[in-house]
Amino acid sequence: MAVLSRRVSSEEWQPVGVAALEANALTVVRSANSRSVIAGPGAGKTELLAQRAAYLLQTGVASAPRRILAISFKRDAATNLAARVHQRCHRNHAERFDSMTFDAFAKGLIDRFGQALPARWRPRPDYDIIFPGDRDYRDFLYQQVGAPPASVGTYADLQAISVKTFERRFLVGSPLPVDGWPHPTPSQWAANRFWQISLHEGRKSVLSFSMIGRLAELLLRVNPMTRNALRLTYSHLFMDEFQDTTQIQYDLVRTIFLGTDTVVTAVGDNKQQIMRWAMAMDDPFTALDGDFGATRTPLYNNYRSSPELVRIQHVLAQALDARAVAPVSKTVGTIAGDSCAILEFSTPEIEAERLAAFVATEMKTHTLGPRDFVLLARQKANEYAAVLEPAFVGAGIPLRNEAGMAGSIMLQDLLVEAASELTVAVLRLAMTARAGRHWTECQEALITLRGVALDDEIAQAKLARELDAYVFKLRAAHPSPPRSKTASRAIVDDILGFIGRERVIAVHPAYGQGDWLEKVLDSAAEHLWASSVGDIEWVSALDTYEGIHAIPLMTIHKSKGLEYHSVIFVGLDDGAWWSFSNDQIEATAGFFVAFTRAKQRVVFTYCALRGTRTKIATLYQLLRNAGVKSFNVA
DNA sequence: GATCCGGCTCTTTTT
DNA sequence: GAGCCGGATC
Repeated sequence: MAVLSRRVSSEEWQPVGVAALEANALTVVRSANSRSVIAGPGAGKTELLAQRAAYLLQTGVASAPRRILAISFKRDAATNLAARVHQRCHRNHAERFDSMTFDAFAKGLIDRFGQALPARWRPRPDYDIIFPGDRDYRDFLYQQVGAPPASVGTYADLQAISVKTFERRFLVGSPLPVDGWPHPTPSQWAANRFWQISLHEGRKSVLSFSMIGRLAELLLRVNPMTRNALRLTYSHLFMDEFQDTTQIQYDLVRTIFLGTDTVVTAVGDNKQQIMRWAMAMDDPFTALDGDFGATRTPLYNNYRSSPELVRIQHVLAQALDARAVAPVSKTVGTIAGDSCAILEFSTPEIEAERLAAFVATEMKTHTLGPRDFVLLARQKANEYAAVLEPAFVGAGIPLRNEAGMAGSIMLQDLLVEAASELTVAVLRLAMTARAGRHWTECQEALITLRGVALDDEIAQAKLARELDAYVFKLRAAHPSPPRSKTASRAIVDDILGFIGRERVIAVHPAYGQGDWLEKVLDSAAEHLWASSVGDIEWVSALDTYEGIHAIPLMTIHKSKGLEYHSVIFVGLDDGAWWSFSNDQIEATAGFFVAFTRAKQRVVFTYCALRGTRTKIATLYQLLRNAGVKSFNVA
């Protein structure tokens, strides 16, 4: 891949590392104006942002010292986008690309400038982060809040506040008033009490990320100097998964960048909006178009799914948006029979057995691995796992419940934790015969962690010798995987000790917060031990740890942004979709997300023992309209 | 201690 | 809308 360090002219510039982009995508990549890009699944939204970054950096449209700020919702999306830009751009260009999550961005502002907040809103420099649930707000409203002054209202007024809406409507519902609420309603009085207790009354301040977002917005509203510095720093702003933007995030962006020359590019898909119940805005795209004068630019290609699946997807899409335009599939179908089917089973046990046999056969006929398939559930993945796992294991396919717990952390989250990745990398290097790839990975990680300069060859050679000596010692000390939790924990601690605990904390600030590092290490040890059961070799234990030979099982929400050759959705019934009638649009969007993870095939299963299917009749009707057939299997 | 009931939880990201 | 938990009641 051509990685240019020199500047190219705008006319000369070509997309990097892809065959072609559709016309609208190229328009957005080269656009001098703000754009809101609405594009369906598989349209290459992240790729579009990566190409636009390459264009802006390589042509000097975003010229030093100005930078590009890319804000994502999830950590993996932020990491993924940064990796793609680094792949396509010379180091000198890529270093002017800042990719981070909304929360990391807001927290960074509070950590650097938070002491400039007015006293009423100023957290202690050293604060704790909390993840409050309904229970915390309930405890606050029913016990902690105290009695309001007579001028505000009565205790009964406070009791009337709904726990469900207290946070979203009153605590963080609107931008914070610099001088507090002059004539508070009972709800505002309670919100103010919560803020003051959180900021000032404990030994440390305790803040949630939604509170940090609101404080960051206030900070920039009252500090023009800081705000201007950000405006000057960033010539371009990218926002990924924009359909999930919350009002808090949008207000922060608006306070910083509204009315400036910063060019905004937002990408997302209204039809995949499945986070509305978690405070996502109703229609952030229309707000962006109005406030920032962004030009709405749709994409029409689908690079993920077969023509047949794209045809069915469009039937679902029209139920979510009557004006949806049919996308064009750019891939080839490889399935001989039906690309989509509904399979009906008499019992969950038979269902599990048949599905396992089906996957085993498909792996052979299409030469696929277990990771080309996914088992999706609407909710309670654990309950489905309990029935499915024995059947799949019986068919020789390990099943991995991504939502299962390793200690106190969900498996899926543990595996992307830096401390877990480092541990595995070192163990792979120590315990694998041909470990070239792992050696490079460890060496590069150590260079970053120890802060060794990239051109300091002497220091690098010394580090390499240290690494070799360490893994030699580690291999000798642990010829086989751990047989107890204690042994497992000792290995994890030993590796962290070699890497340097304080260096890991310095590079990954999250580990300095509370007991998060301890939790990650405990979970890693727990999972390593669980992966070592039976008389197995290190390589198998590490493969199990990473789940590389297992079929994943997860909820729809977890599957967002991922793709698989075949999707098997288990349990298309009223029980799993109990919330269907509360919010049909959101539920149908969830159904759409599940369906659109597939490249070639989608299988839905139904079992009468789990529930009826009258409430979600419209979902079945949509599939029937698209020509999807049901089969009574057993 | 058994039973009944009301209320909560389901789907979740983030250092 | 089912299943679970805690508190109240017998």
